[in-house]
Amino acid sequence: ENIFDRSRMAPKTPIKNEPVDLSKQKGCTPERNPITPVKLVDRPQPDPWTPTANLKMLVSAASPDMRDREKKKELFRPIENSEQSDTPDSLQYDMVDDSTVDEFEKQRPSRKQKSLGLLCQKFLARYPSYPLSTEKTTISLDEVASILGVERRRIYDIVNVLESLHLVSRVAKNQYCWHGRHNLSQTLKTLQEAGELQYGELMTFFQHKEQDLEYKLGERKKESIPDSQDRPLLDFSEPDCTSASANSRKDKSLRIMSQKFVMLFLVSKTKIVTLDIAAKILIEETQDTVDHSKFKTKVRRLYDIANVLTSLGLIKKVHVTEERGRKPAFKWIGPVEFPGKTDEPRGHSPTSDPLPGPQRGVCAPHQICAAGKQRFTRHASFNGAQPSEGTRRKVSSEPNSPRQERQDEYCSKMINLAAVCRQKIEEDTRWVARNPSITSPLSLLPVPGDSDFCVNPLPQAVFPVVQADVPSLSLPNGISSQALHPSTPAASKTENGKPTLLPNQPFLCFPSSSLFMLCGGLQENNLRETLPTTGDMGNRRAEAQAAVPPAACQKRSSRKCASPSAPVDDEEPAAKKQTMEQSDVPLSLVVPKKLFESPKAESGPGSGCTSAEHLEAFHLHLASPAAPEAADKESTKPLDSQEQEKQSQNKDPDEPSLGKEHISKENANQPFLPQYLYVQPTAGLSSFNFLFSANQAPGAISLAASQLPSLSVPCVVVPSAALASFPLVCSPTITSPLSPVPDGSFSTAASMNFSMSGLASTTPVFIGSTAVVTPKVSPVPSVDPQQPAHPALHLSPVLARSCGAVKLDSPVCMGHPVTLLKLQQPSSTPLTPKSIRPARHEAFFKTPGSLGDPVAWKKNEGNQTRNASSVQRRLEISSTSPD
DNA sequence: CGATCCCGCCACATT
DNA sequence: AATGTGGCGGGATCG
Repeated sequence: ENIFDRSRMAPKTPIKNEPVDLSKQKGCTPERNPITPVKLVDRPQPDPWTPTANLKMLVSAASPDMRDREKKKELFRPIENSEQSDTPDSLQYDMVDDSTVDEFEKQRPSRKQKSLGLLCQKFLARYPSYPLSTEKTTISLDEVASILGVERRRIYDIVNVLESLHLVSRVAKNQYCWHGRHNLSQTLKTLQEAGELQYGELMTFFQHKEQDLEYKLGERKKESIPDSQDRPLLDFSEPDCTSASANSRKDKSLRIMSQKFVMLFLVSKTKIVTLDIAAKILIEETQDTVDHSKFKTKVRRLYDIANVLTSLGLIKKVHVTEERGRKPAFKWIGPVEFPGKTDEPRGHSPTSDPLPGPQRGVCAPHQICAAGKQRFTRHASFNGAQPSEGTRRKVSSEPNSPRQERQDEYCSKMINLAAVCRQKIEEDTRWVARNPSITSPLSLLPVPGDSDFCVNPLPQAVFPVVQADVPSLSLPNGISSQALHPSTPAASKTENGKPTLLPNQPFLCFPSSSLFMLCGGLQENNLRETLPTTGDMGNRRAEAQAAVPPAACQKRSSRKCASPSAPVDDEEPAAKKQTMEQSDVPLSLVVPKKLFESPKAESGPGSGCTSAEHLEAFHLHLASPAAPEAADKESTKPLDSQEQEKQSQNKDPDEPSLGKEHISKENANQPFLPQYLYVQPTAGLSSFNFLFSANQAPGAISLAASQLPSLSVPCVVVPSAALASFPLVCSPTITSPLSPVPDGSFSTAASMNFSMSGLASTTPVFIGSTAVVTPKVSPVPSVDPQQPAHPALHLSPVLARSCGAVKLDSPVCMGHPVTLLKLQQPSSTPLTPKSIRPARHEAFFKTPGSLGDPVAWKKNEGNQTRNASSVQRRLEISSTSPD
């Protein structure tokens, strides 16, 4: 037998493949020669020489029988040709059998033969699916690697995925313990539960989106959410525990990605997950920016994971045909129902707990727990890399970070979803755009990162014009430019309905408006802060959030509350119209009406601004981890009329536990609009332009919003989604500052979401504090036409009023230099320079004259006292710490 | 030409 | 410092 292998192998790939075969050979060679005849017989059976035969060979090799032999022989390893005698023989055989031609084939190992999937099969073949409990099988990476004839690196790829499903666990350096599939169902169940919490809404959203969209979404969310809320929380909490340990560091991707990937399947109704969607959803970080590369990398990893999962028989490759064509996807073919209880079993079963309770000492040693000291992180992160955040509700340990993380994750997810939605929209738009007559919706454009592929084409055409105008925008990187361009064109178009309107700027510009308020769904943010008190709440929140705006998309109705100069007005209408029109479709799909409505009702006061369309907008959960809390709070306030009073006045932070719950619910129902504040230099702030993403500093934002009105500064409210979509945000002002920023998010300008999220997740990004300010454009700051600013429900009525006058459809503010401030996350707070903040805040807030804001202010203060972090965040908003 | 994904450099972690 | 891990993405191969 060995000989066969050898012969095949040798010829094929002298390179590396041999090792395995060779190893056998070595040991056997001498012996084998005699045996040869026998082997000959065998050979024929396997289909000896054809290329496929090779594969078969490999597989067979992997088979149990082979394993044994191999095990014995393993030591030999792959020394090729070690014995010439053998080689010659083998060669001879080969020659004889196949003739030289065959040799070639054989030689060329063909990539498939080396595929990870095949390797994984071989790997799995070595171990029983359901090993006796008594026997513990330990796996030596080195040994396996040599046996299988691959570098260790590859084994890691396999083991990491297997570990994510608890089929194996790491025991020690270079040592893994084989658990088999005994606990697989439990693990899957756990993942499913966790997945519903994390992705349920999203998936639902997606699926529906494509189909029914709105309607279903609404229902779905409702249904799923409620259920999930209670339990999931628990699950999450568990993860947290793990996470805590996991936090340690890198546990990164593969393991987590694998789990998340599986979760997507388990949560998906269709059990089919598209590669690109999975990649987007899994890009936790949000980045966007140029993410094209990031996306590609993510996809590569998914292939790695998919190969292993395929080998496990859990998924299979399929193709999904969509409008644009066929997309690679995978279908879950594993178990769907998990009768067993995760909870109970977990304790016993070592492997079972994907989300091992923090303390489950119970876990079998070999399992995660066993790993214990070694690598908690890995195990811990059942949920995800960041699971830590979730640290159980009750577990206070590291409350902040964990929460944040969670939120971040959540946010990122949302963002991703939003991005995905946008892409679709973009796609739709694109073709529309193709027709010159038709203007593409601004929102769509950008997402360079997301769309990767699609977007590019359009932008160029448009760009030329825009760019010239935009000139100043130096988006940090090509990214910005790219992203912007596409968007800009669209924006310009949208605004005017015709590009011409804003020849210079792609985006709507507000003439001299000093401030723009962009409101997006901030929900998540708020939650977080409050969360600290209750982990549960956090979970719920997360759920709620997730449910809410799976994909934040653009919000059409952007409200401008600004004093925007006349130009604005002109533009606005057109922009609005277009945006509305264009955006509408996509938006409508995504957004559940409920969300919007409720907020409105509450916000009702917000007069014009609030009134309209904001509803439609998706709520991006961009909020950075820190932000989320704040946002939530804010959102809640606006959202819940009931609690609003308390919250609004007191601010959520103060009442985390209770408020949180409410909030979470509220949020779920009411998407927060990410809010962005854009302050023009004129505003009196010394040439500062601020763009605040709601996500980032929800609290701050909220405040700002409320305050703004008081300020009487013209504000533009842009739906978060819109913003996200717009590269504009990065607008010139931003760009400069951004450029420095490492975060890809910015670069991603194309997809605002990402950028936003990225910012949020990371430390607050401060984009050109002073921002360009002098924007030539200043006269006409552009705003994305499309997005209608969400009426910021949050905004005080006054604001609304003030703003009401101005609606910015376009979220993007190209013209002005704007500084973006990223709200730091609570944890991240350190980043922001506090010193600065105060002043700025004061400026912002002070200016305003008034309004009920005072309450908010107070709240803020209170928050500050409570949580420095929260406070900071808020402060940050105003001042943000530059990074 | 896009979809896959092997391969192995290299950074970071652990010993 | 050596060795273990594993992120990452260039670029080759497949379809």
